[in-house]
Amino acid sequence: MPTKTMEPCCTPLLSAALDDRAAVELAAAFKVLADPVRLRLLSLIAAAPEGTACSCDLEEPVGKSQPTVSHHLSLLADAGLITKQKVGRWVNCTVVPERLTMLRDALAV
Amino acid sequence: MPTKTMEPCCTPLLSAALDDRAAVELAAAFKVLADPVRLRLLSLIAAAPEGTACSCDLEEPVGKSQPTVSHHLSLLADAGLITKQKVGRWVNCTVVPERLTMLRDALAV
DNA sequence: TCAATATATCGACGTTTGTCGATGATTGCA
DNA sequence: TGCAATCATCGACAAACGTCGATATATTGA
Repeated sequence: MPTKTMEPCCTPLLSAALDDRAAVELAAAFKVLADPVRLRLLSLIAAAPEGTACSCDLEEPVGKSQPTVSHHLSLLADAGLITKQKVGRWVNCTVVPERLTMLRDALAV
Repeated sequence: MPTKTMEPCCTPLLSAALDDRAAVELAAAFKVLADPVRLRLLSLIAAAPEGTACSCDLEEPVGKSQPTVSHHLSLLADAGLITKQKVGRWVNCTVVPERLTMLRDALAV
């Protein structure tokens, strides 16, 4: 059950100087968003009733195999964009809006 | 001098449904931001006097070769994140804040 | 206890990406 | 006119990425 620390990264951004370390961290965050399947997964989870969906219900809408969906969900969870909670045989995925807001603020003009 | 159309892509986003075509376009936009060198280039250009910098002044700060910097600047320009204007021997790069705002809005919660 | 379901992991494959050296094209200056 | 400077393009290479089939792990229910 991989869960990475919510990095401090996105303090200010472009309007200020951006050192090398911060650039690498921020780029890693955007890299997770830089895939159509992951964006659709985020969208599907956010649109699901109560903002929660289980993996098995996501494979068919995105049209990818089960290992592929599992892989993408792990990346989203590692990036702090969703949380995965195992209940019985299922894994419930929920979006973390705070994380999206952090990345949003990083693009401030 | 490559200049691509400013795609309509980022209308709403995650809060609404995200069809396949929109997901591919939005992912392509984030892919441009998913590289530390490009983020530092954006930051350096934005922080330059009058928000404009020429290529030759960017190579040393980011520590990359001239072809590499040229390549990244082309990607940023194709994505509509900067504009490139040739004056004499130099190419002046300027950020397009409207484009950043569009991507920012795409991350709305 | 055994079978079925849901998910994670492994190994492999083709594609994409970032990088550089070499070279070409264009411009300004002596 | 010739040379130096700036930038773009080309070709090549290694690394990273998305994808899948096969398999392992865990949990529920009969």
